Amino acid sequence: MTDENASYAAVLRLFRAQSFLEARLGPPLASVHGLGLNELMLLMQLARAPLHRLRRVDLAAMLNASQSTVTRMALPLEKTGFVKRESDPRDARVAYVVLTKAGRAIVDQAEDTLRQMSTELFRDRWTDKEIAALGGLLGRFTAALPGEIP
Amino acid sequence: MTDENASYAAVLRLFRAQSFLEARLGPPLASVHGLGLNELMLLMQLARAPLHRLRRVDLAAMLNASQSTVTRMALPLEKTGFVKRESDPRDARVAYVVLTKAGRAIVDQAEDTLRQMSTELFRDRWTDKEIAALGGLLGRFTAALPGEIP
DNA sequence: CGAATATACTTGCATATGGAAGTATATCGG
DNA sequence: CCGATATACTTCCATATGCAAGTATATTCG
Repeated sequence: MTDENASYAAVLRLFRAQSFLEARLGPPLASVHGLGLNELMLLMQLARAPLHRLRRVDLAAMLNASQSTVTRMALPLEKTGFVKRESDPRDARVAYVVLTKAGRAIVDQAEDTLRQMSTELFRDRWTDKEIAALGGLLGRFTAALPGEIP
Repeated sequence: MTDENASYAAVLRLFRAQSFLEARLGPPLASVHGLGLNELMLLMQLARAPLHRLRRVDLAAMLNASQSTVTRMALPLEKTGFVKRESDPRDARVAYVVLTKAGRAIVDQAEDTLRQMSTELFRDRWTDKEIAALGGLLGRFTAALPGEIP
């Protein structure tokens, strides 16, 4: 197998692994916490942001989503009270998305669930070394991206 | 970092890497070949299937998608002539999706493009060993799934 | 200062997708 | 053989998403 094919194979497998994980983890997470995976990712970005708040445009970059997607994802989260809107006194164009107390609580709970499910996924077929190696290699992709989760 | 957190970190990074790759590779692929990534994945499954054909239900399992999604993805592909519909003489419920000559051609071209873009992604920041390691580890996920791409 | 440009966000439109219900066919158990 | 159940597919409805256009505000440059 040439280098080119190795890169290609890695990309294809990443796509497959992702669609599997989404199908495997998404529905249980939603049924337990009422949160989609993408909604959780949004809330997690807020949870680790300074002041628990981010501009929509920055959130979009962190989530690899469009601005309109962020605008509309924020609506139901506001309804349920997990985030609230805040304006910037120095720039009237900006509408921050701010994590509320309730939002912080649901993130913690949902992250616990996702952590458990992740552990379960690897249990019995992976060594600690392999898991760490996979995380490390994937980190080489994500390290350069905005919104890295430490 | 505990084992649990290592699994979780790997899963989170996989999500992030995937959304990045989709944003990075999808649009160029679509503009060059007029094919979305998911459409290409569907055609690739057909390209490697016996007789270049698959039942919709099997295609859905391979793509981690619902049956209705496959039904509707096939429609524009039929319009453009990349696939055609075929029935099973022994089971009238089945409607095969069959790759056409034109479909085979577009898969080859689009795969070439994706291969090049994948290579470009890793160039200059990854060693051959790292790429192979990443592909190998991801393969531990995907190996057990239906529709593994060899 | 003021016009041109850039930025942040929202909205309209088109596409993509899942789940549930509906239809047709096949298989199973008595 | 026949009713009950299972399977394959499609369609309906609701949600999710991107892009382009629209609105409001900021910044830049002459």
